Amino acid sequence: MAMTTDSIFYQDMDGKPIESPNKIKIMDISIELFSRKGFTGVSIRDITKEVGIKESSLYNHFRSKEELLSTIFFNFRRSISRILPQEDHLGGMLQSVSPELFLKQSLAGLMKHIDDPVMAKVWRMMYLEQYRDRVVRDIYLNDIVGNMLKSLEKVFSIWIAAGRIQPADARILAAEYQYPLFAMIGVYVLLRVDGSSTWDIETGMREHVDYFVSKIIV
Amino acid sequence: MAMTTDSIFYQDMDGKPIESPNKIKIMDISIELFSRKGFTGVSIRDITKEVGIKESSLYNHFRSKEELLSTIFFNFRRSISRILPQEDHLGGMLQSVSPELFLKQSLAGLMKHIDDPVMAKVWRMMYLEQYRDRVVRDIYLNDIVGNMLKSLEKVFSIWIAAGRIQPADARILAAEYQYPLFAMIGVYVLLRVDGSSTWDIETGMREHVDYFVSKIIV
DNA sequence: AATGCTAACTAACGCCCGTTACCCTGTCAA
DNA sequence: TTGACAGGGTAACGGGCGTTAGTTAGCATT
Repeated sequence: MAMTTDSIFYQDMDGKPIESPNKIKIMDISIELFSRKGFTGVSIRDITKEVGIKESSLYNHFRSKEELLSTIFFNFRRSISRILPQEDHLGGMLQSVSPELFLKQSLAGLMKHIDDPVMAKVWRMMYLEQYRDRVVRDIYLNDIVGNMLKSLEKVFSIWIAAGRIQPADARILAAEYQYPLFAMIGVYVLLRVDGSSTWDIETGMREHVDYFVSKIIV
Repeated sequence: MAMTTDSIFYQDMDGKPIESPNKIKIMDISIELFSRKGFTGVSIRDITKEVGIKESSLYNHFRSKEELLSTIFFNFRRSISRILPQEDHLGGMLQSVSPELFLKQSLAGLMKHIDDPVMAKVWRMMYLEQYRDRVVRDIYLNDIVGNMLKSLEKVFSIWIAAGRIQPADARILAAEYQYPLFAMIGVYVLLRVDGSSTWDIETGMREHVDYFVSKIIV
């Protein structure tokens, strides 16, 4: 099996950067395997065989299989929080670019996150473990769906107040804009499991932004 | 654990109706357990203990754990195919009701399927096993996403030709209408895992239909 | 030179896994 | 009355599971 060496800046759950090469390798390979077979479908032996160490050695790095999973999602959470527009910068950014450009740049930022070879797999894990694991469910519902909708609602209400788009309920606009993208991201991530072409769904995302913008501009 | 006795008309994969009470019980309980812990997270012993038979007796009904899973999705597929509007009835139905009413009725039909206590769990299983199982992936991408988009595209193009809605690309309209619903259904199904309130997301679905209709009527 | 720490190792624990071979009992058609 | 058969049961197979105890080699600090 191919090995991922494109490793991200992983951190331990206490905030310390993870530097030990084998510990990084454990993370990379766990993400790869969990994303394809699910947490319960992968054994410690599967992981350590791939890493090239004995199973007992894994326990020098992680207290349990659960802690390994938590560490992966801890890093995902950190990483996701960076792609949301920060409230305090919002005012300036919104004045300098058009709504259309802003939305297209946001989409590009999101796609960049999903296209990262490691993060793509963690997105897959998130969709996969949601139903089994309450923490993962919360990450999706709060950190992703909830936060994105809230921050977009803010954006739309600013535009409405400034008369840059048609008056409407900002909360509904945020939902209309974002929910299709969530569904399309799901399909996109799914297609990539088999390495199928994602051209159609990527086009769909761009068409959605265009359609949406055409309906809200003054 | 609560037992589901509200069982559907199950069929074997060769089309024969499943009538043996314990075989129905195995299906119901498997669906319950698989939907909460995933296929690999549930053992034959978990299932048979709940049914009240020995594990060897399960093999009087199913050749393997895999066949049990396949039978569940075989029945899901059958059930899903019934909620899509049939092409041949389409013409008559579209003339007699307004676009708004038609869309609201379609949504109600879909929600009824998801609200069925058994089918709700299989929807959850589908989202859960998608990444592990190619067949499930195909059910979602083709039977659900693909078919619904195709049939909606047909509907919109008929309306456009009849001048009942504003001219537009029917394919894009279908996507704009349906994708948000897919995402919202995902959230809806997820919320039901914990028994959380689904009021917000159900409202969101209705608001989406209203918003969408308001943007397409002539 | 001695110390402590990191991270590898061997070996094993007790338990759970899917599945099978075989047996027993009740029902119902011939 | 007999015989097939559906659907229960017992017992066990070989193997995989997560995890732990104890050991050891290499390295940096004192």
